[in-house]
Amino acid sequence: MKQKIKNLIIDAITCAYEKGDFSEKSVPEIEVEVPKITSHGDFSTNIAMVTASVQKMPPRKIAETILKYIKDPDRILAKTQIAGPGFINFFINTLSWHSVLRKIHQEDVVYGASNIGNGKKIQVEFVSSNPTGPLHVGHGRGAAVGDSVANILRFCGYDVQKEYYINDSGRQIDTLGKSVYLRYRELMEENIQFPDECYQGDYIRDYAKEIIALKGKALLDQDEEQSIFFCARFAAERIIKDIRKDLMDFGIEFDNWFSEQSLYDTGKVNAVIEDFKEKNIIYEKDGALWFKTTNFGDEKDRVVVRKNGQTTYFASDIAYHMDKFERGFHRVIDVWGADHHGYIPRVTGAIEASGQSRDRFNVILVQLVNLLREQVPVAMSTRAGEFVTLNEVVQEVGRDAARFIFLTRHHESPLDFDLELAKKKTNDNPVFYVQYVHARISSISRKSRERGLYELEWNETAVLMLQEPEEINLIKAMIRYPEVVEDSAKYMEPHRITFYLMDLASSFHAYYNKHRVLSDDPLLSKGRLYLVLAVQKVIRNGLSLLGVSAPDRM
RNA sequence: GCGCCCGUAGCUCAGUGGAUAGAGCGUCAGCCUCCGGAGCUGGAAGUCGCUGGUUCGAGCCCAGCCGGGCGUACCA
Repeated sequence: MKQKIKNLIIDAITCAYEKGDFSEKSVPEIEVEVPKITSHGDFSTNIAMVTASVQKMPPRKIAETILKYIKDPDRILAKTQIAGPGFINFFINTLSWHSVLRKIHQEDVVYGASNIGNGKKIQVEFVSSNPTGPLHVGHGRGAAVGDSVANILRFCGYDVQKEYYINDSGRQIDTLGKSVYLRYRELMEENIQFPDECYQGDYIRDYAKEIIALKGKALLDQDEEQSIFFCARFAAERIIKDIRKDLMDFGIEFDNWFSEQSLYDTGKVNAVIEDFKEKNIIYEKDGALWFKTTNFGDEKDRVVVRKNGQTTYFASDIAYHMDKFERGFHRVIDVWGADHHGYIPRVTGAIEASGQSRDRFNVILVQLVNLLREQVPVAMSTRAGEFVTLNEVVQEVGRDAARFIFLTRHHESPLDFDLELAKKKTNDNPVFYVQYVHARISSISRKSRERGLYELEWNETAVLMLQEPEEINLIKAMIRYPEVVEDSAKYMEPHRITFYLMDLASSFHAYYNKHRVLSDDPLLSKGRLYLVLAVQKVIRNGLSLLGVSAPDRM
């Protein structure tokens, strides 16, 4: 619809130029928007004001000229007007609105989809939590955001891969092994001083117990280093298995699990370092190897190989991101916790250094989650090993509520997550508010079958009965949906869909409360049923992009 | 110190250059003979942190300041 308006304007300007009424032919990007105030029309454009300086004419005069030349072959316009400093307002024929209902029913599960991605390969990497402990609520938010962004991009025509990067190498894995090993010895009734730098959580003891069940005392009889290595591998594998299960319970499945260790095994980390040395962007200082990230906008250079010969996490990260591009991804998106934001310039630098354009790489930063219960913060301290896991939250409030609430804020804005609120079944809880629309329409649908009114065929006379303001309002809301999806893909902001759904739900509840769908008038009933079933489809489509179910009964 | 993010109604937040700044919660006043009341309608509530600038037009862009969070490792 918006595009149709744009075309009318472009044609009018071209025509005015040809007739000599405009001195300038070029047309800037035309912006057509839906005014906030209904009396300003269904659509409006600021084109007259924007081109005033170019055309050397007053805005209102330009607006008049455009209107003079506007043609409307499909008769979609009911009225036009010039308002304020030079806005052109368009009022659309109600008839033109109704055709979208047919479109929604025809397109069904793909209504709102587009092909702006044009089949380009794009990767979304998210969660990528270290395999040193279970996922906590913060990871849950990153998971919800990453998964939803990936879904949205896929819906917009990208060829999307969801990837999890496993940091199964380096110091933290050693620490994990040491932690489990020490708990193991402790359980063997040795007096152990458990160090602060080791992982404190109870789950470490659980793994130690499992090892005892499996191996008995065997680990005490062998070389300590060997035992720690065994504990590390055992625990890491168990943790990854648990993480995978927690994510499954959260409704998230990855296309690929990528091992950091594999980058060392295939020699890719060393290869990158050698390559950068040749390019003269890695140098030696104080016994360490430094990558000149300052060449690429970072505030200081970064170490890739430490004095003791060990590579840093950054070194494998360079190799990892190069590998992503080698795998043919046109764009690469990382979802990180906001506390890692200082890391962006160096990774961007690495990407540029390896010959890729920096705008093919995007980072979505996800802010922290404050877990509350009845408005009171739930105490959490990772250091003491006290944290609420994602799984506990999902068990308590359910997958749908958790996922939806994670997406009720802009991802860069901190989020208060109230466990009690998430369980409430009132309109305080946005999840139920939206899902309730779907269930309610399912109920109407069932009722309509009982009464023999159910029909999904396009029936123009029935649909044209829809003239109530609340009905037009619903139709207009649904017309907006494809654009909302496109914008949330463009800006990688799933919360736009969440807000849209809450808005659509509100319009529906208002309509439902005021007008009966199924009445004594069969034709009107059919028209209204056709309308609400369209609403149901849009709600269901939107929820599925968020990874939330659309129940028929609640 | 420097860098990034945030500052919008009592609270939690939408709003990435348009006209009279919105929603939920809370508050006040109402709505069930009826398709699911897990719902709806209406009112009150604002110096968009402050000060300048850019332009036809700024909550949005730019500069400076104030307040909060995070980062600033040869940790991840």
